[in-house]
Amino acid sequence: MPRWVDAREGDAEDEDDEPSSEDDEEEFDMDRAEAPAEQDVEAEEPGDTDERVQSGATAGPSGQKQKITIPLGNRKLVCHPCYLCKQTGHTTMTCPYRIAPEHGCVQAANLSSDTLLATVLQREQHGRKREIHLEQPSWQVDAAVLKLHSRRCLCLDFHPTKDNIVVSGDKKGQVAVWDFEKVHERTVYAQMHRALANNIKFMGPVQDSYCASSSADGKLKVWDVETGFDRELLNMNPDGWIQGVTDEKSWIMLYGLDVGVEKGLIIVGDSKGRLYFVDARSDEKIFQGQLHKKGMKVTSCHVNPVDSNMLMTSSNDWTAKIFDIRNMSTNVDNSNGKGKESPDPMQLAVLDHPKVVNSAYFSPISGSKILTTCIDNRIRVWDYVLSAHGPADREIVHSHDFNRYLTPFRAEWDPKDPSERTFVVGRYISEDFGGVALHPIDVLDASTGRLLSQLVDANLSTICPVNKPHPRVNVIVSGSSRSLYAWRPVSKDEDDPKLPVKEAKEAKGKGKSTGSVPSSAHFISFDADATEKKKRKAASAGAGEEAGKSKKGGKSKIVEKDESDEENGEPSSPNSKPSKGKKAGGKKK
DNA sequence: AACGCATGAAACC
DNA sequence: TGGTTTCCCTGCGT
Repeated sequence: MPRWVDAREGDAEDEDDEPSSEDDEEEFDMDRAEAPAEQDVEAEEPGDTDERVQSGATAGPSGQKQKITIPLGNRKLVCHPCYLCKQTGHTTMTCPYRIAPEHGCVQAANLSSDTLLATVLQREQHGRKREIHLEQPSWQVDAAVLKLHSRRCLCLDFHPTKDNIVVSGDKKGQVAVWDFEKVHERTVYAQMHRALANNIKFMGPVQDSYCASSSADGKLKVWDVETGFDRELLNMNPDGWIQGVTDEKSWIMLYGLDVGVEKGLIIVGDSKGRLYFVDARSDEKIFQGQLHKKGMKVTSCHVNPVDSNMLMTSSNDWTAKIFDIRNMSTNVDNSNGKGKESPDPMQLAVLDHPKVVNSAYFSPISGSKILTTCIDNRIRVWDYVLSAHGPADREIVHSHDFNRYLTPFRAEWDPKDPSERTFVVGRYISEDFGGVALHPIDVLDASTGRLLSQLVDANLSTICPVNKPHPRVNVIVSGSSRSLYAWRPVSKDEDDPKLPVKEAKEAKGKGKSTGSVPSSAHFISFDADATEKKKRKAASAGAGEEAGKSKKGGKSKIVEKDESDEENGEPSSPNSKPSKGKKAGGKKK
């Protein structure tokens, strides 16, 4: 029986942006085809029409986005590739990969030359039906905190000991701590970072209230979720933050992050293909190396859960790599002077991909499988680390397109599945659920590619790129846009309720029926922006107090870190604003 | 309701 | 090699 909090009346419309009902997955863009010719010519480079006709037809399997333009006298017929598999010749709706029961999952042709394995493979593929079927419950949103962040959410992590605590980071560098059990209890540290908080990782059960976070402001911080107090472990841009130059060549951003709890090591990658090890006890940098292509982001890091010497990284350079940490410790700071990078002598394997790799993770229990998410709309599975030098054992075609406005999708293992098959990933492409276009979160079987469950809620119409199954309890938390959602299985006895979409919303005049999609109403609304604006107004009026107030007796805090705190030891940045109040009160509207 | 904007990979020149 | 253009089922704010 979920505890729930009334959503604010006025909030109903907030999360609903009239999902564009144009579900036309047409490859033939009639609008364009029928538009006056001049318009088309304007839109398309007249010169390359011919080229496209020729080259478009040969769209390779590697997922090239190519468009075929067919001139029809005055007009042109534009043929988009399938949004899902990126090939031409069919629509997304009729994509063979979409229709296939197992997501077009491709078994590797050359799994092994081993006869026994080949036999097993043969049996698995063509013999009796797969014996083990993973069961998945149906899920529903049990709790949500809307507009927790002021910008889109980029990352999540679960508290190592407190089951109901999750932290998240957003595009503006805010970090938040949310109790999805108590639903309205959350804390926002509004200025933990000054740019994208790309990754957050808890430091492990011993220092269980501490998180490490890596950010595009070039800083690696460790901070206390209870107090927000932080210490800076790395600052890649010691000259400070200058507005407007963040994406200049010289600016270094930190991305992929993992904490090797066993070794007391924080591992972080930057935007230049470099990797840093920081000793979690001394806070000292003990290694730096150019392990990926220069100038390319290191998008993820993961320490093998069983063999803590094994590290996997993924990168914009179209690879994931596996390293032996033991070979790294000597090589401190060699690339400090000029760009002479040591060509990774410690590299164990390179997992080539046809596009940018968003993430690469070892399986959570045995550490022997590998799951990568690549923006070619394919999720790849290696069943054994030892086969990582070869092609993936499976490629699962799945829509998680790169989109510049979205946080990159990452397929995440479910650490609770002892068979290490279940993983979760958000879906980019929308599907029609009783007249409403929703973007489900998919639960998939890594061994078969089978879709085990898809999570949808009528109140959640935005894309959910950030999703994580809880390591201990049956919860999946999703970050979508500025909000967080906690999903739980629908309990059978509670057979409930298909709670209709909020009446407030219907009364609102939209009257949009959500058809068959139920929506649980366990929402709490929270508008961080409104709070900030209010606070600012209050501050400018000269009164910064009024702390820690909230509606309905729930606790909520917005903690504005004192800027002077943040600039600690840093030469003043040109645009540093006068410091604000230390702890201005968050307040519910 | 109709925009404008932030923003990133990759193809193209 | 670097600057420019394209992609064109985002989400939010004005």
